[in-house]
Amino acid sequence: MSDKTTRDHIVEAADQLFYRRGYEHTSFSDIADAVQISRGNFYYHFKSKDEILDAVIEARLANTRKMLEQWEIEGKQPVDRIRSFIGILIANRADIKRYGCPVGTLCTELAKLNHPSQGEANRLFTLFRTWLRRQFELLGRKTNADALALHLLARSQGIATLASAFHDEKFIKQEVRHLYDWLRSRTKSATRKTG
Amino acid sequence: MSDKTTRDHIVEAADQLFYRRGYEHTSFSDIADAVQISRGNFYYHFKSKDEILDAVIEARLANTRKMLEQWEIEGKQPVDRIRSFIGILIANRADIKRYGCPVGTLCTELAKLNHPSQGEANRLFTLFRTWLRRQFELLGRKTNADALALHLLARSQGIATLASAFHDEKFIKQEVRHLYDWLRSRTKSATRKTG
DNA sequence: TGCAAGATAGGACAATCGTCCTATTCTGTC
DNA sequence: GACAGAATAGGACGATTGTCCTATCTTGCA
Repeated sequence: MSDKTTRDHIVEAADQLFYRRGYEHTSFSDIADAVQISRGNFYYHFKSKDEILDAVIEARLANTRKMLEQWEIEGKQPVDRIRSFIGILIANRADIKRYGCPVGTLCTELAKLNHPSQGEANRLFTLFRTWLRRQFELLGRKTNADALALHLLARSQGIATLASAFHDEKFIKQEVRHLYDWLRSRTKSATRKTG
Repeated sequence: MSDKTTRDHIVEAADQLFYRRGYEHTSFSDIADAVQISRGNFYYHFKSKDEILDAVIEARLANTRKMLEQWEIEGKQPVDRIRSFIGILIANRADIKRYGCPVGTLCTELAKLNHPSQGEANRLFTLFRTWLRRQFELLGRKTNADALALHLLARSQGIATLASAFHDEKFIKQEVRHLYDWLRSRTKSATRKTG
């Protein structure tokens, strides 16, 4: 609300709208209404709608990196950091119930549109995957760290999808408890199977 | 290819296109091209695009019911039937890798569009949920059969979402093995926790 | 053979989309 | 206070959308 540029406001509004309504279903008029600027004025800041999408993805990547780095500082143990990741489901459960996971739903939509920015959006998944893998490696799970990371990502995605379909927050809490149990079981013992 | 009506052809083509491109991103022209009929002629068979969507959902519901009933006949044991459900991921892995889960992606899209047929689409999820719950009940899991059903549904959704994002079939096979392990662990022993 | 109903084709429609253009307003510097 | 460049407003554009209308063709029954 101070040194934020108009461009920042556009990206912020587009981010929210793309999450809640989807990329294709969000029109320039929608964003213009939200930012309170003229519709024709977009093209001073962006060359196309696709370019706004790229800016939104870039912003999400930056915010996610910042969050993950913060966790590296806060959580002394890798286990605590992974627990922070799982905690996203609880912290954002109200939004997830209504709109699903911002990463998963965007990647899914762009895949169906066969959109050129699919790869960019998937970097959001890769960012989490790489970060989780490193945490599992730090836990001594060298051989299957990547499989564990993917497994945790998949579990989270499934929880978000079903919570949204059934509008069920209790289900999120229930599954998160199981995720904590799962994490504990993969942490205590030295060598066990992946999932 | 014989007694199928034009209406059936429309529903079939729309089903495929809604799956591959999404509902909103599929236009009447797209369906018309696929069915090889005039665009204006749709409204003899359907009053609106939404009505085609409802017909598609109804067709999917019918096909799914038929499939589940078939499994009730084939699989002597409830465990075998649940294994058949998990097996969908393997049987359809090529499509899942490219387009995700037909149920999950449709429900997710309709939620973002705030489409009136959200409830209808979610019945697809409910159909699987109820059927799975019954199988777990038959296994003696009376108290947490529904939680087990939801858990399995969520796991499947997550697998489909990530397999699609990473274009990774190997990941599907890997996770399916874990699902079989999980099912076995929930089957042998009498009382354990849910997930 | 004649005729009503079913089925289809093709185009018109208003609305909306992303895009682009030009005139106007704001802002900072000399 | 004048002036250049950044920023904005508002409308025009061609294309595409879902929808609707009417003329034409096909089919089955008397």
